[in-house]
Amino acid sequence: MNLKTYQETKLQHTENLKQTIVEAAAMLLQEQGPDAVTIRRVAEKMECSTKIIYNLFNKKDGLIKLLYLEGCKLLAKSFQSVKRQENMEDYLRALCEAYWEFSYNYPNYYQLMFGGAFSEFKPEEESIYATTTALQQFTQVITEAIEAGLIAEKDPQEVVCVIWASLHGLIHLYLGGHIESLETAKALYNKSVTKLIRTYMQSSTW
Amino acid sequence: MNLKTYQETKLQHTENLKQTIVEAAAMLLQEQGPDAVTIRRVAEKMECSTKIIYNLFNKKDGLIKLLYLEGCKLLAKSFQSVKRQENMEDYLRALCEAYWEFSYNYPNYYQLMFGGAFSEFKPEEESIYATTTALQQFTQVITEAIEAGLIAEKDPQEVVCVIWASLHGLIHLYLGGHIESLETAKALYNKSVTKLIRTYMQSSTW
DNA sequence: TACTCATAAGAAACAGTGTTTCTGTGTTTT
DNA sequence: AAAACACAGAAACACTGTTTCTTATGAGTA
Repeated sequence: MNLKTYQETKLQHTENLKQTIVEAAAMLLQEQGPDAVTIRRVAEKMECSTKIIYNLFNKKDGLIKLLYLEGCKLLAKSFQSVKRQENMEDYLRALCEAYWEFSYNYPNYYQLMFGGAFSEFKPEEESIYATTTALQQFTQVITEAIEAGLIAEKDPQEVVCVIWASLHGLIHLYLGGHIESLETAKALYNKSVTKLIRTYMQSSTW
Repeated sequence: MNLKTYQETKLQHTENLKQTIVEAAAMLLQEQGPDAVTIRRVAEKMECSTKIIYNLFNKKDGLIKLLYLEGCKLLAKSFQSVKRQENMEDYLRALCEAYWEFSYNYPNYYQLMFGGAFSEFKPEEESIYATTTALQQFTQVITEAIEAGLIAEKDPQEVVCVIWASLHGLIHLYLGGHIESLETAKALYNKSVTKLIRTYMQSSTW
């Protein structure tokens, strides 16, 4: 068993502290929305001064970034709870459904990640990478479908992006109050999913 | 010629004043982005106290709403500059192009209207109506295409909404920094437009 | 004409934000 | 033990949206 040096213990300690602070911020985000995520309220929850947070995260967007990464994990989990299916069409549809579910279960995370709730935060390399990783299964099934000749496209990333944007567009218009009701939004979402699958997959069923 | 009463003159005067303030706010929005649109800076530009703005607009979102309506006019203008074409497919594609152009020429208006730049503002009935009006030509061509049997759908509004959301999704992901470059975004946008048209219009060309 | 009186605007204040500075304390190092 | 350093808390700064208080201007009335 390798003993930890002081510096290591300290580093681990600050990592623990960082994690705890992120959790406090995450609670505020989930329970009260993006506007409630202020440095002072997080500090209050942690019963410490704001200085600590600035020492650990530099600026507020440093904290927001960790929340973003946390959101990516949750999104990945949503996708992972989708059972892999033999029929690629059904699988893709299930993944689209999972994406909707994520936005429904974590609307505040969604606003933070893709809704632009924090104008001071722009995803940089690591966040982009985390997003891509979260969308892994999407990319996977599209790639397989292309390889199987089910989708007549060359670049999987391109297909993923177009589909993702379509889904995001509806969710975001809904969250922004541009679509009257949840029911309408969901109906349009389903319709859109069907259309997307029909467009990309020249499957036997159509 | 009907003389105006005192109250009427006064009303007109305050309407003028409101308009001027909105113009000042619009300048700040266009030149420095949503974050620069603060009551104090608008007041500074108008060389008056903040009180006047609160007297005229009640809350900040009252001012934002007028900027939203202003944005709808600009969007409508973008669409109106598209020449009506005989070929509905080409016309629809041109309208999609005009929507992109709007987001390109007025990114700050776009963020205000559809990007959720002001979390305090949610579009209410009048703003929704203005949006629908701005998208008029979209609805028009879709309706005509349905009537002409070119699109096998029943509800034009539904089709418009799905297309709009797809376009919005890409623009918004780009503005939010989730798509690496303008070129990539535009390429995906064009691709998406083609796909949408192919999906909805069972035209002879495909 | 002179005197209320109401309206509206300016200055200042309040409560909140992100962020920094200052200061004291405690710890590490020599 | 003494000197150096790191770090956290309080308070301050520069902003934000919004309200209050006070004052002046101008309309209506005696």
